[in-house]
Amino acid sequence: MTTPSLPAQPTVVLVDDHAMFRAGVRAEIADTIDIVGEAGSVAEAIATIRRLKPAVVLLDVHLPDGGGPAVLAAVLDELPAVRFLALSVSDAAEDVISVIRAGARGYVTKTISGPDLSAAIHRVAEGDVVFSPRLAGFVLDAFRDAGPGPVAPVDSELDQLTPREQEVMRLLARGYSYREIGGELFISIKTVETHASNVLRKLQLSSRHQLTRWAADRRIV
Amino acid sequence: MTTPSLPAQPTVVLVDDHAMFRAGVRAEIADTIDIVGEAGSVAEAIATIRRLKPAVVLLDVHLPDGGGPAVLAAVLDELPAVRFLALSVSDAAEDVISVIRAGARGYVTKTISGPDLSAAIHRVAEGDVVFSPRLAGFVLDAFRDAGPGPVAPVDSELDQLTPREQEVMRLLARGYSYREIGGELFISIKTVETHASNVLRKLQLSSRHQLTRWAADRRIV
DNA sequence: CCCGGAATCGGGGTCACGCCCGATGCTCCA
DNA sequence: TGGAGCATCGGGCGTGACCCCGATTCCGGG
Repeated sequence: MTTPSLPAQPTVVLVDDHAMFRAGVRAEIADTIDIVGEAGSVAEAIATIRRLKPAVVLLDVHLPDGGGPAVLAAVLDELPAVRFLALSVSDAAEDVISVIRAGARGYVTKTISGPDLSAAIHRVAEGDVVFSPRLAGFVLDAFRDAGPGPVAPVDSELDQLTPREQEVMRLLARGYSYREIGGELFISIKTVETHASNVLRKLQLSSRHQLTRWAADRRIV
Repeated sequence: MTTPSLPAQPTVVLVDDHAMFRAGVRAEIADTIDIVGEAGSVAEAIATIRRLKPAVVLLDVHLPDGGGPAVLAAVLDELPAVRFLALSVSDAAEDVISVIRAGARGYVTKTISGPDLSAAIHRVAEGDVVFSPRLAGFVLDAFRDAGPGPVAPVDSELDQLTPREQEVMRLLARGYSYREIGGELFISIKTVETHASNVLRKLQLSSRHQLTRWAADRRIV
């Protein structure tokens, strides 16, 4: 489906909110990559990609107004031929997973050298999936956990809780006292106690602090 | 005390762990700034600054092995003529405060434009203090809280705690109960209570959860 | 129509938490 | 020889957290 077949210089749009970083990337890879456009925000990126239809988008994960995933969500279905390579300072598992799930074809950190980045862009343009060695483990783990995956995102644990219990759970995890939660939800302390007790029992936890960690691990807070 | 008096191009050493970002900065400001050296790590930065004695050091706040403050701590007393301008992606108050307390003469975010950065470097070289407008509030607040402040640099907050109190603090922040801490440190619950009470009072906190957040913000846990 | 789940409260209790006193022994230093 | 700082304990007290019991109301379904 890719229009040409020559391994020539792929066209690239560069998305990063720091103009100075874009200048650095341009200086490093311009000799082997054809940078046809740049963008510094989510809206600008979407418009630029639609207009230029590049072979590859170099996409910063952390952007105002939704970050890289927001760009991907807006453009991916519309332009399936465009490949996205995430480029981020972060090597945190959640950043990697979020942008890969959103549809990126690769993820490299900004510590990468110019030649390596050029090579990665060429590979993504040709259909390969590219990851920094350090990140391979994250990706494998994530997809192993997600299983061969039906569509089920499964919050089987969260679904055990009634709506009201989930509400109380979130406030508990943030460290609110029973009194504060009662004030927030316009119910009495005793009701909060009941919900809290149910939450802890259903989640097989025994203290508020364990709940905090539980919620943090699942990014509920 | 500054050696020359000409407002010529100040000599600058550029410290950032991303070579690509350094390349971008260089491309943007090389016409009005004399970049005499670069470094990508704390150790390299210290050596380079000692060797080149630049007028200004452009210093990334987030570096492996201690970050910008570690560089400042090592070089500031030794080379008081060198001015440091912090350059960071972060506009978090704690980052600003930590590096300013460590001795930086200014703080700008990486969203700054090339010409603005050039101007900021010139101003710092001439002895001015430079802050991005958004950060002025943080700095003013911090120095208002800290009072007219003597020379006191350092982690004034952590240093208020005795060694034993710091030990207890870390366990408290992790959610250990007083009984568990006592078991861990081979002391009685009452002693743990004393230390815990001292910790909370010295840090001006009132609950274990606030301490958890306090420690998390400072990456102590 | 009655049964069960959900949500709302209450009384009672145990224990941890945080704070207020006090006391002892130790080391370091003027 | 003091005194200051640190670490170690104790009693007591008020409050919150968490659990056990029970109770009521509402609503939807067999």
